[in-house]
Amino acid sequence: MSSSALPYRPHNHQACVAQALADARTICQQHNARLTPTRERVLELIWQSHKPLGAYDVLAVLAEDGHNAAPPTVYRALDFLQQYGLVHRIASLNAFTGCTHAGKSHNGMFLICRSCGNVLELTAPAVSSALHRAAAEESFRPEDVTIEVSGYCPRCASDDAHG
Amino acid sequence: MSSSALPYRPHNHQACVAQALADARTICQQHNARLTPTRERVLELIWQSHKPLGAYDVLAVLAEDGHNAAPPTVYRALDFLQQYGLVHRIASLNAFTGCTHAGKSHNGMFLICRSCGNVLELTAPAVSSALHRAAAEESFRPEDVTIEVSGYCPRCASDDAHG
DNA sequence: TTGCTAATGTTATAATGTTGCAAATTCCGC
DNA sequence: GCGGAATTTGCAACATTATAACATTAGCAA
Repeated sequence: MSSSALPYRPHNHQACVAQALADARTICQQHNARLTPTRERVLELIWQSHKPLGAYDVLAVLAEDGHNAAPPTVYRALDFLQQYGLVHRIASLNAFTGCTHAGKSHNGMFLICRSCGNVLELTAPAVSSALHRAAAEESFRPEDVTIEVSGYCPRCASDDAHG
Repeated sequence: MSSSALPYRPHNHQACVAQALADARTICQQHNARLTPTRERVLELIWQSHKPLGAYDVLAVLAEDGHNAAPPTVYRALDFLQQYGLVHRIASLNAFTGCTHAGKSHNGMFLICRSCGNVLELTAPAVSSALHRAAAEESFRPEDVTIEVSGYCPRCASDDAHG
């Protein structure tokens, strides 16, 4: 399930989206959850690119669709999609991005390019285990982990020679 | 510089705050930065406890002080304090907490208790290095790292037997 | 003093997220 | 198909968090 193409590498993004939607249908079926038209449309919008989208950005596109939606519509759809691991919220951006590991249990970590805005989600077992060891040393019981790294992706780093 | 007492352990919090303020004065002097009364007061408020405070919480206390402040006053003070590493913003809470490693270069990681709200900042070199290795594998250049772990601190975990 | 810069005050507004309740839709056993 | 329960959506209002723009004041040095 799901593509692993890097967002900043050329890839067939149509296929990327199609795969994400197909995965979503499968996952929802497995959980007896209803991927209603609104929810599916929101997921599709989130997947339009690998740049995280704010809730109000989604809302604006729904409005263009002719869908006269209010904020709760979008937030509810996003809550649903998060619940089934289909999208992630990026706390440092107040925005949402499609999960590229949907269906697999994973401890995501996000590389966010300051220049192009693309986000790469990756699973880093070494980071995760080091983190859990550190928490254990403090007798802390982790329930939810947020790891967001802001910086420059390879393409932007070479283009602009930041830093 | 600065105390390392765990927030959920009993400790002399008066001393904790006093130390933080003293450290702040030193650091600002070293950088020729002005720790004005407003900035110092905001720092003191942030340090009232180890529970992160929202900007509007700070604002409310300033109002009680008789200081008729508006949001920009608080946000500007917080920006200043962040700039000199005296406070951290917790993205997942939209709130601010005193830095317990002020002055030292550090890659903070935050353990946030869902039950009592206390936050423990710790420096975890193993996490940091694993994270940088993972980023390097993607040829990503990190500039800023956010690690926030939500869960239960030892005291609350034993009190309430969550999970 | 004069003039410069940093800091603060003030007003308004933008951006993000939530509550509560009513209406519609869907599911499911009969 | 039918009826009742549960889920989903519509909708209006509101709450919270953050910033923009511009005027004013304080600190400081020539």
